[in-house]
Amino acid sequence: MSENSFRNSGIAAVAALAGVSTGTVSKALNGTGQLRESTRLRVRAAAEEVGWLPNGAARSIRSGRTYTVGVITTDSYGRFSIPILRGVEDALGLGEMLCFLCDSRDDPIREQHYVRTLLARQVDGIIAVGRKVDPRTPLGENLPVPVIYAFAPSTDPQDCSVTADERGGARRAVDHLVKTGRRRIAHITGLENHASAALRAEGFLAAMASQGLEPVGDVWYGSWSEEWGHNGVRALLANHPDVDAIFCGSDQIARGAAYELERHGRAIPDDVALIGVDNWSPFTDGYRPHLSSVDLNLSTIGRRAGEALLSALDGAPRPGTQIVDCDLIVRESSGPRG
Amino acid sequence: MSENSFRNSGIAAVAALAGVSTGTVSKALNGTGQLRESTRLRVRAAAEEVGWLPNGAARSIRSGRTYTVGVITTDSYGRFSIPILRGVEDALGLGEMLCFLCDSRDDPIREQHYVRTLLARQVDGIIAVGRKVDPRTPLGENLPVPVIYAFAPSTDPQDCSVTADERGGARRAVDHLVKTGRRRIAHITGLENHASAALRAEGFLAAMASQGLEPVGDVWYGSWSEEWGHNGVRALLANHPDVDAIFCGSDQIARGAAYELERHGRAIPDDVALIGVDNWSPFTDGYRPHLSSVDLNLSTIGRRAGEALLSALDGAPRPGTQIVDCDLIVRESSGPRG
DNA sequence: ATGAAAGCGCTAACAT
DNA sequence: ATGTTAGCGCTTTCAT
Repeated sequence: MSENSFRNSGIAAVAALAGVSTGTVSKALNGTGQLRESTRLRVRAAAEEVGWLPNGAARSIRSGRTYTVGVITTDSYGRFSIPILRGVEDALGLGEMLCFLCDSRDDPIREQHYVRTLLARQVDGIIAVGRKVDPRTPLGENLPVPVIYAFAPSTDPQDCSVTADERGGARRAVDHLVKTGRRRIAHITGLENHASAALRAEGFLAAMASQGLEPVGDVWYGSWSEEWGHNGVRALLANHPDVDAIFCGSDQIARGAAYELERHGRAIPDDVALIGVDNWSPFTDGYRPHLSSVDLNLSTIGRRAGEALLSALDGAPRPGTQIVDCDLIVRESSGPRG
Repeated sequence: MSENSFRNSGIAAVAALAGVSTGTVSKALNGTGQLRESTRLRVRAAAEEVGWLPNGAARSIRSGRTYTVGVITTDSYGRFSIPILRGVEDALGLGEMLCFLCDSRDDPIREQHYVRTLLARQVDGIIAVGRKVDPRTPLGENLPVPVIYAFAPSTDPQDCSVTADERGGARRAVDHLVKTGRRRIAHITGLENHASAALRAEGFLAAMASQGLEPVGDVWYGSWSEEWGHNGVRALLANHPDVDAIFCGSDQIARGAAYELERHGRAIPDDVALIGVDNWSPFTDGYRPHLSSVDLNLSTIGRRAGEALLSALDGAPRPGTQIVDCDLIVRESSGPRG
């Protein structure tokens, strides 16, 4: 099978076999210049036969472009960067461009190291992927290639960032709960010093106010764990037994909350409705009831970041922070009750 | 800050500024040849000043090496490939080599496309990462660069594969349960047609036999979900109320099992001990009791794969399938009782 | 100790 | 329609 035996010979070998010059081979293989169709075919056949593959390095050295983007993540390739990466890859067009993946492990030294390494590899651009929405310091100043910040925006408003609409997600959750007849709504969420928690709480409080409703208790800050879902619900029920809906800061919290509500004999969604955030299926669909959840649309964030990069490479940078809408995925836990 | 203004000028600019030839610059910058120390320093200073960075493409074109490896994953960068990638990156030495990450999405067409693309980019080698231990067909024949299969081994025993010791993991779990005094042990696991489930069941049965114990019920196959943990335990207790330990095929199953045992008034670990697989913290540490779990050591698998690749590049390929040991992480759910 | 020049694989401008 | 050649940025002989 010549199909799979890549000998990687170089354009000269092809030229020799086809009985033409290297220039002709180049034209034939790239569809440039004017060649007799027969020549083109003969050259193509020869290339196939010697198992020729283009040499990316040689091409890059001339064009100055590598069709490669560097992705630096602070997330140890975690739960957030994965869907984002998928989106980036989609935008970059199925293998036309490739991604160098670098895990900075949240270490500024490693990060700088990767920036230099990537620039030395002549990447066409860099995408910095965060694991939270807290703004981050820029990768550097006057970098010779465009940089896009995904999820965690840059602190410099002139940079191009793409991030999630945390406030809007909270609003959607509240509006849905209210529309389905809930009025006594609480918000149990994660660490107070995370921008995600703060923004969601802000959105929650604003949405409640605009609905003319009082939140049930203050915002219940805790941690991002299933365990806090249990403890939060325990505290909540002790003080506000009349609660009829809880907007949770994550699906893990919501899952814990669901189990704890069950222990207290509260039916979901009839007695208490539940909505989480992340739309992370191991937790939303892990058990009954399946959990309603705010999807941050991370893949879309990645795709937009990829598109922004392509646009910048095209000479049309898009400075400023772009905000991607959230979606509310409604499942059993916030169902019916009109 | 010249530190951060990368102008990327090329060796000629450095030469001009330092008042030497390009050859000398090359030697100075690479520490080769014989140069007066003063010259070396002068050149280095000049390079710094013009913000010079090496041009990887130009280097590759000469050396034939790119210090780049292609990683093709079938996992949509999922839960398994992430820790593996981390290990690969560790082995490849903190940014000396970089990884192209390609998501084949389990589509053979996409996979072949990526193979060609990677070869065209002159990668030094390829690592194929799977999301399960089921053997997979090789990437291709006679590829011009070494290929290592991680997690999912190649069906060709001549290829170099690194995979997990699923059987051994099950054995460790059983041995630990027996050593701490449990005798009535059941195995609730995932899909019967997954190699992981089959191998773990095999290991479980073998370990039980060698301990002179009868498994409680047949192996309880189901799905890889928390929900199956609930249903499996329900079925198990209905038929075998005397069970005193359960080895679960995943942490999600174990978490579901834990909740269901609680509903039935069985204390963990006193009445029933529990061990999962994956050591996936959102589930093992999400709530009480923290779950004991078999860690497949995916990072180690990645690291070994990276090392095997380096070894192959060094002219010392390691054909055959290498099996990486599992570790049992003991937590509350399989604690005490002598 | 340093410089000059060839050449890596390829493309494009310029001959023919 | 095809061939010839210069040159991309760098390393490496080979001269000096």
